[in-house]
Amino acid sequence: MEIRTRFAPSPTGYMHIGNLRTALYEYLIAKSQGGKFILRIEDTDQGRLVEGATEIIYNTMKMTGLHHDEGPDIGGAYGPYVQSERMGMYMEYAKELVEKGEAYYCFCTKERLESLKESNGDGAAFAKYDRHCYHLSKEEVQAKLDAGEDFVIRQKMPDEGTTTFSDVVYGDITVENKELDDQILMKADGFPTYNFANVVDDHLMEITHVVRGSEYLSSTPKYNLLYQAFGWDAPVYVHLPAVMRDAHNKLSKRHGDKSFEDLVREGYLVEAIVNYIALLGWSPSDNTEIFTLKELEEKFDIAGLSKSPSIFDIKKLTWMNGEYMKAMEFEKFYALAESKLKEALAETQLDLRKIAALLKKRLETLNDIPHLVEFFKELPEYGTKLYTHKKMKTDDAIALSSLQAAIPVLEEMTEWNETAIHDRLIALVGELGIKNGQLLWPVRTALSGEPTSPGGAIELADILGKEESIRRLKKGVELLSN
RNA sequence: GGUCCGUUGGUCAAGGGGUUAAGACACCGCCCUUUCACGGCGGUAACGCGGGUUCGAAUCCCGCACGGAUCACCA
Repeated sequence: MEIRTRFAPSPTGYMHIGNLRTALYEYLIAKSQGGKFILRIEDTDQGRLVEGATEIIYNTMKMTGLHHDEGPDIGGAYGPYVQSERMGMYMEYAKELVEKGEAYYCFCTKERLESLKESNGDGAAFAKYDRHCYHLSKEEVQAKLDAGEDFVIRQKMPDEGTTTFSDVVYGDITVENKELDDQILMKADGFPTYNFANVVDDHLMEITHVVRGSEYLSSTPKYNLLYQAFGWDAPVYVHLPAVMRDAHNKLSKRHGDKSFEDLVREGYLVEAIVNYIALLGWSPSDNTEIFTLKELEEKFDIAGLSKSPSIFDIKKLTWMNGEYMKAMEFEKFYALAESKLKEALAETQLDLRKIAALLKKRLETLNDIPHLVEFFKELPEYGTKLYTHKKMKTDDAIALSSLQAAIPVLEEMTEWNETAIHDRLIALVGELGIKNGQLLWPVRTALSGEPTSPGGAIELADILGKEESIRRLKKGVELLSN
């Protein structure tokens, strides 16, 4: 049997990291076994409708490479794939259940339901419906229907016994049927409840593996009973532990946690994000950590899914992002970095490719670029204490003499490139009888004005050019002479 | 409160009766070095608690504790 999984997001206007991970696993479960991955948009929550939100979903699927085989934008044999366009079809399924005696009409008012909860006592929010309307005769029901009374349709749960379902990650779970409430299938407005629509849609779309967050674990017995009531085969359930912000809270956009778009905007690579979240709740049988989507499709095994929640650790994502940039082809990296470099170094004639090459193996995120290259454009104000470096065995006096010796030597140079600068400066070290660091640290410091820089004295001098380098060295002498 | 689920270093995690309890991130140290990095080497650091079963338990069983989820005419 062909595996079919679906990703069923609500168009909220952004892609939640937890949802993206669910989509990834759904995609991988299908693709690792040659199955189909379906996109279904659940847009029935009119109150939360956001302009352009479905575009964000399509766009995310494209960017991440989680290509769906069927969906609203590309069609398929099981449409429509937008839930709001399916609204007409649920009532007949609900009525079918009423016919079978698996569901019943309920005319209870909200007030009555409220008072039921109060009288239920125990101080808890829990109140099982008392089946008041279940006992109505056919005639009574028909009379109320004819009179145009508002109604809902409720599922009739078994009175006794237990329901057991098997979850791929959590194993067999059994609950007492008497714990189950007669849940509403069709609301008074004629629309289905989420749970009901889900079961019907998943069945009609022939979804074989229902993959979703573990918060659905407790409602799964009801789902299972619904499938049974219809006489349909229940899908394989794969419940996923939550992705947390800390030990107590799930990741949440409302609490300031970053969405997928936020991370991209902050300079994280799409591939790194996908790679990282694959590892939040899943691990491969070998020890590898870095893999492409294609490799994941091959490696992915449902058995590697874990039961306990995992905390999203941006530090590890950041590390992984750096790994991706180091491993990337230079031209691809340059294409990503170019606009930020141009913006940061506008009005300079600097060789951006040389700077990019230095940056490539030192960057953590693309957004670090402007800050790291600022000094190329303009030498920052700095204090002479930068010249004192214990490990380099330098202090103000050594720095001053080193810079004073370096300036005339560099001024004489006719050829200006890394090799030439390197050879000349190293020769100068020999002439002065000092250590490499005693010359190169002061030069590097004078060129950058920063305690750290993406490259050493020679690389910086080469990039800045002869004239500007000498100007900066003189500036250093001036500072040190005061 | 009822029900369900979970619990290995700070974080992600492997391990499912016998292990010096992997590996990665982070942190610290050393080496390399022309800065910062990269790279190399090393270090600190974990089986929630209590019972049982067993020659032997992180692993199996039972309690407990703690954490989470759920209990809508929301999705």
